[in-house]
Amino acid sequence: MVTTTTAASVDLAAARFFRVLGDPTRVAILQLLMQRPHSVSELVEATGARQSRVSTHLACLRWCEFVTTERAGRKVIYSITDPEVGEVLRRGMELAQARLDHLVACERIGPEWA
Amino acid sequence: MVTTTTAASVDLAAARFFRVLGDPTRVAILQLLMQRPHSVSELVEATGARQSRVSTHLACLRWCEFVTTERAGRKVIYSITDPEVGEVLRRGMELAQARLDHLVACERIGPEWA
DNA sequence: CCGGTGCATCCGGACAACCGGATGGATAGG
DNA sequence: CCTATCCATCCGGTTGTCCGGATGCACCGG
Repeated sequence: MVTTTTAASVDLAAARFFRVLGDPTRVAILQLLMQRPHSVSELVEATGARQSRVSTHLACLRWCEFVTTERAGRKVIYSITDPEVGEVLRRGMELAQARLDHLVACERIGPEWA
Repeated sequence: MVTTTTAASVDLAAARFFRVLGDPTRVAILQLLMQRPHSVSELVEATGARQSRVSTHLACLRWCEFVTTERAGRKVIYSITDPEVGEVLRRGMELAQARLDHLVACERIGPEWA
């Protein structure tokens, strides 16, 4: 069957999908955008991250089409593209909160867990 | 408010949560376990990954309590701990599939996108 | 008791992702 | 125009994560 190649591709795509959500700064950004559209400077202000960092993360989210942009004068306004993605994020955050202690304690994904 | 500290922690926990899901091998493993419990050797067989790799990934999933183990003779049987996690995985895979081309093309999360 | 199977962990080594700081382009205001 | 603001991207360096191969322990069958 033709789906043989696809099976691995789907795993790969899924992994990339979740990896995009696997950064605290991007989580914070997406959370803010779920409330309402924000300009870059607002996101910098709200997250406390450097401007270059925020822009890079936004480029990542833009590329993956998690967010869309719109120019407004000197500012660029970012919005969530698909509410579905936000929904998965929300569900994940709930589950993460339940396991908060474990996950935060899990410093590394490689060796060196207790 | 007291939630100030927590806000960042939640982002961190969520990021770790999703990062665990952000590896193709772990996605494949979890998918198999969502169907039914598997022994390590079965997972090695099914995924095509090396045994040491599979065991390491399982250690990660075990630590984060995504899976639980049960000894059966010389074998160790792994099962999904919480169906909720599997549900998030499933939803994510659907969304990833829709964006498959984009996500697979996105070789890197850092710079160097087209 | 001994050999064999099944699994977990250790050991470098390689690369991807993250970061801060600096540079450069676009836009509006004086 | 000229300047200041806002944003995107580049650069060098650091760390985290993944990997294959090898070692060691637990358990079962003979």
